[in-house]
Amino acid sequence: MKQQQQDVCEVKSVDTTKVEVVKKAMLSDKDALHLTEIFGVLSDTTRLKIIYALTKEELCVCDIASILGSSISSVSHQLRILRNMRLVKFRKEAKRVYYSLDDKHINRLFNEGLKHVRE
Amino acid sequence: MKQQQQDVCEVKSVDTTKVEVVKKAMLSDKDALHLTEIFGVLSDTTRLKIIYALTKEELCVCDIASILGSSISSVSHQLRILRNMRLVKFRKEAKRVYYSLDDKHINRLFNEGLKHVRE
DNA sequence: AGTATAGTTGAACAAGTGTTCAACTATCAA
DNA sequence: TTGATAGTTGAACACTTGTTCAACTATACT
Repeated sequence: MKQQQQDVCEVKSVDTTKVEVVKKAMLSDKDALHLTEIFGVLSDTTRLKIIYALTKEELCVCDIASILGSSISSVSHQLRILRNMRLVKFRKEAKRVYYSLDDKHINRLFNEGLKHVRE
Repeated sequence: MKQQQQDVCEVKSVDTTKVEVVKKAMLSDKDALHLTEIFGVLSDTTRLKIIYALTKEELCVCDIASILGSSISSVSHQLRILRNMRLVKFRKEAKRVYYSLDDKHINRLFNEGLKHVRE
């Protein structure tokens, strides 16, 4: 006497055909997760500014830190995240490590974001 | 005897001219914050799926919850965030509240993200 | 009035995140 | 070898964030 006319999920839907159509078109969990990851990278000011800086120039860690006014350690931690996501690449030169962008799409994503901000 | 040749910031920069050029071109804190906000909205699977669903159809809260397999409360909380950021609009019809997208750019941002995911 | 449905909201909680600090590796110079 | 510079990394910490739960408003129906 608990389930009368609920369908599949606990939540009762109003327009079941509409729901089914959208449900079928819905993103896969894998794609959704992948998308949130890429947007998540851009949702922190330190990382955003690092990426922005690297669209202008190849830079070493301490130059990036100097530009952002952040600590070397903080920048390095964030660069590791960007490295793991294969958004940046690096090369070692003597004691220095130079980073540059390694992603075709990130620039366009960034610019679409800017368009949004600047209406 | 502590400061020898450091410039402005505590972190010593290597190529000062490069640093200055990039620094001048750097995003304002306001723009950077605005950007992280918009990307931040897209960095959660619940919100991402809500937005994606609303690109297909105008939907009421319980239909969205049904599509996502989330609770009404959770969806409502996230819709408030989207409302506050003026990304969605809503209309009341009897007991129901129908939501739809209210942003020109969000779709393009989303699609740029998808391109990235799908290489 | 009383009941049911649709949705909102605040508090509480667990989980995730960014920075700092200190310890560490690696390269170079004296 | 000793010391300095450039950068990485793990642990600890404070802070943020998403979900759940319960209480609440509002509309509709009987």
